Amino acid sequence: MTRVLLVDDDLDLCAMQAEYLTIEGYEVVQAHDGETAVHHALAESFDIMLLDVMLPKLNGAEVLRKVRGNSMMPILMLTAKGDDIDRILGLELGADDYVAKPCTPRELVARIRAILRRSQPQPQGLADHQIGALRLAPSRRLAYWDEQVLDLTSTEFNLLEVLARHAGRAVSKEELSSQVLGRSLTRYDRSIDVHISNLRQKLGMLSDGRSPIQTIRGLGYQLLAA
Amino acid sequence: MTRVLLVDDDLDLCAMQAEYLTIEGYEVVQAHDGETAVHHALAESFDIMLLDVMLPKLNGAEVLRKVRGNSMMPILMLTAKGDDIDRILGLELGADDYVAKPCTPRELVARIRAILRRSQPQPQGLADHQIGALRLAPSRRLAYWDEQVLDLTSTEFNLLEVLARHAGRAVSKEELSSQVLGRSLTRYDRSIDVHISNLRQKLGMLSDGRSPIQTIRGLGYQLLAA
DNA sequence: CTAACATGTAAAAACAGGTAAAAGAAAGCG
DNA sequence: CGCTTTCTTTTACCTGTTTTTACATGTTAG
Repeated sequence: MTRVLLVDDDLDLCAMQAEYLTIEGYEVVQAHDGETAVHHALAESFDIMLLDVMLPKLNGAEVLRKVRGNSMMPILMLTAKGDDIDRILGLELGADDYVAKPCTPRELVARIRAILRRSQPQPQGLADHQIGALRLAPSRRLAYWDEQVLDLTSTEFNLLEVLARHAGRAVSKEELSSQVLGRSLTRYDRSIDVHISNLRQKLGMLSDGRSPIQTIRGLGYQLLAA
Repeated sequence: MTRVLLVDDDLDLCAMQAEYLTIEGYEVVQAHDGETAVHHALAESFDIMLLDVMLPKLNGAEVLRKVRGNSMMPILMLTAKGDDIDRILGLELGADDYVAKPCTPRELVARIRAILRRSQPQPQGLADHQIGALRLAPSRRLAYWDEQVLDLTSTEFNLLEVLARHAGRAVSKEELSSQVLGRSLTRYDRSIDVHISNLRQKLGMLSDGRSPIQTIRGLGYQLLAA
């Protein structure tokens, strides 16, 4: 589970974002002032820190400097506006990225992912797949369409994952059945077809109006590559 | 020669699969318990490891962890059934794929090939073709004529794709049938002819009034090169 | 020239796939 | 436990695709 240290003195906003991040599958610890933040950052292990620039006791830049001195943890700065000065200062001191507040939780999550992807190359089976508007995070078993979390059943997720691993090429129903359902395909088994049908309804359409899952008649299905 | 480390405590099954893999041209080394597996994996160099989850001495997950710590070798897990828990655990620890047992040797080979293909450069099957006014994008399963998307059935697309791969040369009906329909041509089988007929109607004509698909009498068909 | 064969294509028949809905299985809950 | 809810599989019907059939036309060998 990815651990996030969220540092912001705006309690309401902080709680809201923490909640969103939790839903997204992150484990969130909050700190509302600079000293607490530094203390947490050095005492425990986090995968990333989200750091507001304006803070009581120690400001963002100071927190950044202290933490950077002892840890390689990625740090994402939150600045009040598109403030260039803060930004340059932050990057100068070793922040990994910065986001202008206010930002949507979705945007925040996207940025977090980008940083984590950069900083820790993942083993293949776990790596996120991005196929057009579709993103799969097998490690958290979450699927997104246009950054919106999809509400998929377990089987649907597995099915999509197998298709994603072979994106751009056809996968036979035989293989889908054995991979996804753990049994080989029998004569009148329509299960895969039905799951595909349900998946298609949950996924959106491509800009050209086709479904991202194409039928390869007599063979199986194919997820269209980006 | 591709070297495979096959790890399974079922001696009979293991021997059988080893034999099949050998016939397929792989060099197989067997291990029947976790410790031996780890020892082999770290001492020698293999292209891929097939790893059963249930093992004496060290279980699959432990082997996986130890090996992953020191090697980037692809690992294919064999799980008892389509068990999500094993699966997630496996992928979490860095397995590249998993197969539900029991599986046919053929399936196993297919999976091995898929993994090895993934870790190697892109196959050419995904590349776009451009032949005169005709453009094919296999990864998106779209065909264009003069930048207009063609409305082709799945079989028509496949047929066109095979012709495109051999553009400028004749392709026998025999080969078309086996590539496109997945069966060998029988005495009175006119399927390919009919599909060609339909394709010709959907494609336009060349500037000289000929169809881009030419008949090579007594042999098959040919897509005219640009 | 004619018989045997190969191809083009319209139309009929057979089949695979889409999907709503019923039935069955598994998981959550008092 | 039994009840409810959710997920998966089966069933059934419908649609569109593929294959077969049938016949017209063209080609080749003798």
